[in-house]
Amino acid sequence: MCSYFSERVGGEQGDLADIVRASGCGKALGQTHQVIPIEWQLSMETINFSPSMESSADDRSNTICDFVGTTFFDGPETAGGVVKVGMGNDEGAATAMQRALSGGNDIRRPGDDFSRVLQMSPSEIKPQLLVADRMKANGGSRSCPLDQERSRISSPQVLGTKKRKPLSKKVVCIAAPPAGGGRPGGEVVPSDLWAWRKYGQKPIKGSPYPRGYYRCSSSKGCSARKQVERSRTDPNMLVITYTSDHNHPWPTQRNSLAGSTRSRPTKNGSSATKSSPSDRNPPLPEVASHPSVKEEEAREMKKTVDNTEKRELNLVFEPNCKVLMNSSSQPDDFFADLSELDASDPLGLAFASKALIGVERENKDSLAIFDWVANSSTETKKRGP
DNA sequence: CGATTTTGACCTGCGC
DNA sequence: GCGCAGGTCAAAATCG
Repeated sequence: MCSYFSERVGGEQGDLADIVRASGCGKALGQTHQVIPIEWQLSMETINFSPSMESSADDRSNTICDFVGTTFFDGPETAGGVVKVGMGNDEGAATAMQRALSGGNDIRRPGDDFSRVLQMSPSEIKPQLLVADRMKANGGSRSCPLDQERSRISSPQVLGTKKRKPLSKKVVCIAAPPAGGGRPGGEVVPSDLWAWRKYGQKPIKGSPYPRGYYRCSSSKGCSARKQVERSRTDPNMLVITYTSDHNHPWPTQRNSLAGSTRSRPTKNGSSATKSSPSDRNPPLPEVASHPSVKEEEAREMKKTVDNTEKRELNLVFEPNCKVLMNSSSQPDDFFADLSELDASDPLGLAFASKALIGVERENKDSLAIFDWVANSSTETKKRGP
C-alpha cells in the first residue's frame, strides 16, 4: 500500500510521524491530548484517478489506504476531531479500514477483531492510528496513482525546469472542499492544528490555479511553511506541501483568526477598488476552521450513497449502530457488524447518531470515501469492564 | 490594537 | 549576464 503521506522531495523517505506532524495530525503521537474529542465531524475525501493513470482496483485500494487512518486533531480545548475512515468497494479498501481502526493490523477477518477494535475507546484507538511504525510496517513504497500524483507535483521537472536546493518537503493530497465553501467568493481548505499565516500567492506557470504560501504563525521564529494549490490534473484535489518543521510544541490554542476565513472587502475599501486576486487568478482555497459538516450536507452525502451505491453495494444503515456492507465486486465481501457497539461509547455514538459510511463509484477511475460523523456526549465516557 | 490577508515589488536559483 | 519563474517581503487594507 502507499506510504502514508510519506514523501520527501529529494529522495529521503519520510515517516508517518513527520507527515502527521507536518499536516497537523499528530496530536496523539505525543500522547499529549487529554480530552477525548466530543464532536466527531464528518468530511469526505474524494480520490480521483485521471484516465491516464493506471488504476487497478488494487491501486485504488492502496490509495484509499493512504487516506484511511489519518486523524486530524484539533486542540484539546476545542476537542474537535475527525477520524477519517474510508471504505472501499473491494476487499482491499475494507481491509484498509480495518487496518486503520486496528492501528495497523492487517485484519482479514473483520468480524471479531473489528468488533474488538470498536470496543476500544477513541483514546485507545486514535494513538494507534498514528503510530508510525505500525503504519510503516504495513506500508511500502509501491507506487499508486496518488503517489504518482504527488511525485509529479513535487518533482523538479514538474515544478519547472529550475532545480533548487533540495528541501525537506512533505506533500499531502486532500480533496478540495467545494469551491465557495457555502459562501460567495469563499473557498475552504481543511485546516490543521497549526496556525498559518498567508504571506503570499503566486500564479503558477502551467497551472490555472495560484499557489498560496503560508507560514506558521503559532510561534515566532518557526520556519514551518506550507504551500497550498489545487492539483492541475484534478482541481478537486488540493496539494499541500509542507516545508521545514515546527520548532515549537503544538499550540494549545489557535490564534483567533488563524485558519479562519476572512470575508473579502465588499465595498469602499481600497481592496475593492484594486483588482481582487480572483480577478487575476482563479480562487485559491482559503484556510478555514476545522471542517464542520452540517446535517444537511451529511444527508446529501447519505443520499448519494443511497442513490448511487446500492447498485453495486449493499449498504444498510440502521439506527442501532449496525452497519452492514457487502461488496458485489469481491468474493470476500466486506462485512462490518457494529451491532455490538456500546452506544455509551463516544465512538459508538459516532456510529449511532449519524452513521455514514459510503463508497461512491462514479466510474472505474473514481472513488469517494466518506467518513462518518456524530456528535457525542460532551464528556469522556469510559467503557466499563 | 493586534492579527491576518492582499498584492506589487523584490529576491533567488537556474537555464541559456 | 539576462530572463524566467518560484519564493518572500512588506506596506496597506481589513477584521474582530
